[in-house]
Amino acid sequence: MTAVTTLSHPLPEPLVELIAERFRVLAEPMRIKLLDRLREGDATVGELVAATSSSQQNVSKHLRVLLDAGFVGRRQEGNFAHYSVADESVFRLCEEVCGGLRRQLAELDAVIAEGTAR
Amino acid sequence: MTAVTTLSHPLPEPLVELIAERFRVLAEPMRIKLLDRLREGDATVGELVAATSSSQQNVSKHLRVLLDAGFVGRRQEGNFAHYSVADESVFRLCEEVCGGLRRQLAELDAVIAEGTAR
DNA sequence: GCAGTACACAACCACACAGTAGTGTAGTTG
DNA sequence: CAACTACACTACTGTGTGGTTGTGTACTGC
Repeated sequence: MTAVTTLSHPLPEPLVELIAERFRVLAEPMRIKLLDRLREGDATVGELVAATSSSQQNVSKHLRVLLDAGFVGRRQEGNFAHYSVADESVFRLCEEVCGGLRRQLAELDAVIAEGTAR
Repeated sequence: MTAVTTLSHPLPEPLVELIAERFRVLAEPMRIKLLDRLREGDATVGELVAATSSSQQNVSKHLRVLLDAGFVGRRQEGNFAHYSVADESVFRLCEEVCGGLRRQLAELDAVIAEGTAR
């Protein structure tokens, strides 16, 4: 498998929608937090509520979105629902984003340095 | 440079916001289309309007969002504003997303195959 | 100067969605 | 069965924003 599959040009409309939809799922701090916690390992809804300091209803709702998007998996065990990361690529996405943020910060830093050095 | 920088746990709140904000910029089909077109090379607003079949005002607005996020750069030349991709990582992000989509499709395919084979 | 072109900004509307409150539903315990 | 726990679903509200319309601004050519 090629590490980077070249995408067609122009991207067909439905694919564009799918891509945007997927980004939209990740465009929410609460959901990033949930994924961040799940990085440590599986967790029940209660544990995720504790980790995010949010309401149970809210956590449950966002978990549903992540589940529908296929980013997480769900396993029922008695009264408890255990959630886990189902698509490790989300972490690569976050790292790539953070890389972009770092690059921007570096550029800003360079500009400031140039501005103050003279 | 390490290919993958391990992120801290848990992610600090401001970083979570920044990550989500960055995903939010990409969570819009129109902006994906604009970036897709810019992949071919620089383009004026007029060219981008033609490529997206949208209004000039709308394209201009979305370009502003992409510019503020640092995904694209702007160069004025007479009456024309030339936009270009400033952060190539967006394409890796899109490819990663597409990879996730493909994986999901494959899983669905497997389920369907199993369901119809018996 | 005047007209025309290329782009950006502001105001508006309509829709989507995050968060909350309340309720429903399994499963467990006594 | 009754009470409790853990979680999901529904309805509602406020906020944010995508798209459109209208206008402003800067540059070009006559």
